[in-house]
Amino acid sequence: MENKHILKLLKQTAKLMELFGENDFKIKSYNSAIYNLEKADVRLADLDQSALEKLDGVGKSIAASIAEIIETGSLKQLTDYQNKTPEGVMEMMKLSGFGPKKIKLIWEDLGIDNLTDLIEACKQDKIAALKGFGAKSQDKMLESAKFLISRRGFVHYREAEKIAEALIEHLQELTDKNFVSTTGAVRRKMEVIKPIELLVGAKEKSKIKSSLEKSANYEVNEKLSGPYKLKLREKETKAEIDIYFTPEENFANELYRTTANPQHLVHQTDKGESLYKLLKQENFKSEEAIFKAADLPFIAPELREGLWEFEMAKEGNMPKLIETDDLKGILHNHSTYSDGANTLERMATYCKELGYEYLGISDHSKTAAYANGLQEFRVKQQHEEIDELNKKLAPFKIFKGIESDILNDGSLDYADDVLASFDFVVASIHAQLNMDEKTATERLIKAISNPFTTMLGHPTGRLLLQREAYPINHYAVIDACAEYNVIIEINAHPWRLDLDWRYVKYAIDKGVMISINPDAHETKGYHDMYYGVCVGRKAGLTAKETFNALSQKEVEAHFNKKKEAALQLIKS
DNA sequence: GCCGTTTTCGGCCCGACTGTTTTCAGTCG
Repeated sequence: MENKHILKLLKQTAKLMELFGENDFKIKSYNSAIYNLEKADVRLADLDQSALEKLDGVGKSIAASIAEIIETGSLKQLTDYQNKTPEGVMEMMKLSGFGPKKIKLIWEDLGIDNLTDLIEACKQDKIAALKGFGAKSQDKMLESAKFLISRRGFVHYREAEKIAEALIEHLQELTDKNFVSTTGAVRRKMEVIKPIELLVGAKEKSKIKSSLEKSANYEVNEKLSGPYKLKLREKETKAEIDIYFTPEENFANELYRTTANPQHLVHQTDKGESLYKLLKQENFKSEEAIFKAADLPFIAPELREGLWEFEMAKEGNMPKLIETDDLKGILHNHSTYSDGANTLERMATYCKELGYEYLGISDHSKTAAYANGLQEFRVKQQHEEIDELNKKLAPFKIFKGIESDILNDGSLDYADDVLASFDFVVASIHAQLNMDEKTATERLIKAISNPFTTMLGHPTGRLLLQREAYPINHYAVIDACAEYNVIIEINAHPWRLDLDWRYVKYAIDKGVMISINPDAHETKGYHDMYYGVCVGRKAGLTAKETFNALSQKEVEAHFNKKKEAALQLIKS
């Protein structure tokens, strides 16, 4: 069992303890144990009770809880809390800007236990009247509640892909393997998904239906299901799933039709008819045959949005889309120096084991106190360790980086001589996220214009399905990156995927390099780069435009050139 | 609940921000 799962249950427990008004210090000790365990470079499942008790912040009671989770996969204390909490209240706990204490008050004083009633209460000014609330809180709560309702049933791509893969495996046991596929948004690798769509040959329809009805993992929605469609819900994540059935001779046509964004299908072929109409004329054997009939090159599923794929096809140079194998190094990563879970050495050796040529370590900078950001003397210590490791691991190389906080006024949080000691600087915003578009854009552009800024980190700060992006003028920000020779990252964490792929295309057109960065806080995080590759492909990204597809030598040359220019500039 | 000691009891991770207060609690990264 992974640490992540254990910590997830402990976090839920701590949150619910707060909702039920447990002793504040008891809650604090849970949170401090979680805080320490997130940074602990150990595999909890390998430890017994007495070894667990020796960990920082873990005593007898929490050690016993961890042991229980390892043994049974669950925690009775947590289950008891969950049984006492209405589903609607659990949903209310996700309101951004409101923690368990505020939710507790609303639940207890007003008896509100779901988002719909909460919205009604906001409209009737009942929330603003509560102690500790006011008009502003009420407005924020209303907005946040509406946001949550609009995201119901959505899951992140990572979850959608996992659920789809498991379901496909199940279906392939019941019917002809060749007639089972993902389709729709999940096949187009969208960043968030609702519903997860699958296309299946109709031959074993009834067998599939009864098998799914018996399954413990899914609920079949009888009302919304019909002869050509099964509507399900995955129980654990509440993800919505649509399974379409189609006669096998029509499979390729249906796969093509249901995969594409409707905008794609209205495209007129050279014969002056839409792709949609073409599909009605003939049952094709494969998608390749459909493209051939339309006199088009093969267009990868993730590009079928009706945005720019036909323009690419017309120019006769369909891009060879980026693949994970094209990436030669991993930039923007954290270690135990700040808030990462693994040591610098482990991060480096694992990166090397995976076959990469280089690693860029960019721990948090000093302003990020919550993340144990690096004071100047610790920067120096880290650089000494990197020099040692580089001797040991050569020809593999660790680049000295930093994720420098962009302060409110757009400046970075180290003096020039410290900034100059890094090979590269990722500039990111972590605090004061509630800016208007003008302020946020100016703040970013000021940071981009800093001669030491190598790369812009997660440009909008969004957390998909959880926190809206702060508004920015993407075009102005990207133009600034082009002007100041700054790389933009696609932060590949499945909750971020920021820069959004819709703007990656603009960045490419402007000649801005894109770096696919995992923002890894543990070795396992490296594998998230796959999700960055998925969204990069949607924008038509190729290896040529991807910074970390460059070799170690090329990356080094870029870093050096940028730094020399910066030093020249501050001298003059 | 955990920790550390001047060892069985008292204090508890950091700093900023927000919106509510009228000095501070709650939330967040």
